[in-house]
Amino acid sequence: MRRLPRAFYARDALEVARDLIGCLFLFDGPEGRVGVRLVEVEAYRGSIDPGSHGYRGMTARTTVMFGPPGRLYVYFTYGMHWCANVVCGSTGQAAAVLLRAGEPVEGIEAMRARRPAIRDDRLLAAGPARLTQAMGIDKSQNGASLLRGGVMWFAEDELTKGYRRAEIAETPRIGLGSGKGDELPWRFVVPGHPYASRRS
DNA sequence: CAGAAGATCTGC
DNA sequence: CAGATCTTCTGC
Repeated sequence: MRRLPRAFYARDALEVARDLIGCLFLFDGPEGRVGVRLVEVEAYRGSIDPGSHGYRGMTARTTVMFGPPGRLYVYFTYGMHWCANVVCGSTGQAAAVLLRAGEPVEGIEAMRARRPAIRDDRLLAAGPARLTQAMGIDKSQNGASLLRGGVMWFAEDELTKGYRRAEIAETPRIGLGSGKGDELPWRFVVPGHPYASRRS
């Protein structure tokens, strides 16, 4: 298992998003290590993307997105949910990849404990806010470094290649209003994967 | 300063 | 299918 280096993130969000499919997202948190294998992500491309939080320039909320690649951007939405992104591209671009779904592979018991109402493991991290809930991610992880020395990181292992060689579907992004780039095929998902947020 | 929308999830 | 729930941004 190899931690992804800074250069991995310092590329266009579309490339980073595609290559994150099949990678592990790990967090050495207060209750031990938790981790998922990513099966669904979306690219957000800053000033050229009306769906991006960074489209109209930097605000207090989006400071991290405009910073250097290789950090986590966490935001709050709908009055109760946290969503996590990987900052990519170059400093000042506000490019990011939203983590939409993964298959739990480390610390599954801890994830079940955080989501006691969920009976089916397939739903533990099948959605951007479900994923953060399962992994215990909130505001306090905003800006966390994913690079060497940090407690959160992405990694590739012997299975990752297989996901990259297999078909990866490209579909419109979920939950965007019209005129926000809702027709752009910037969502990447393993087709029909049982741990994705919905059928593809 | 008020109003509206929001990269969603759950339970009925 | 509607309700929860509150931050963030925009427009006046």
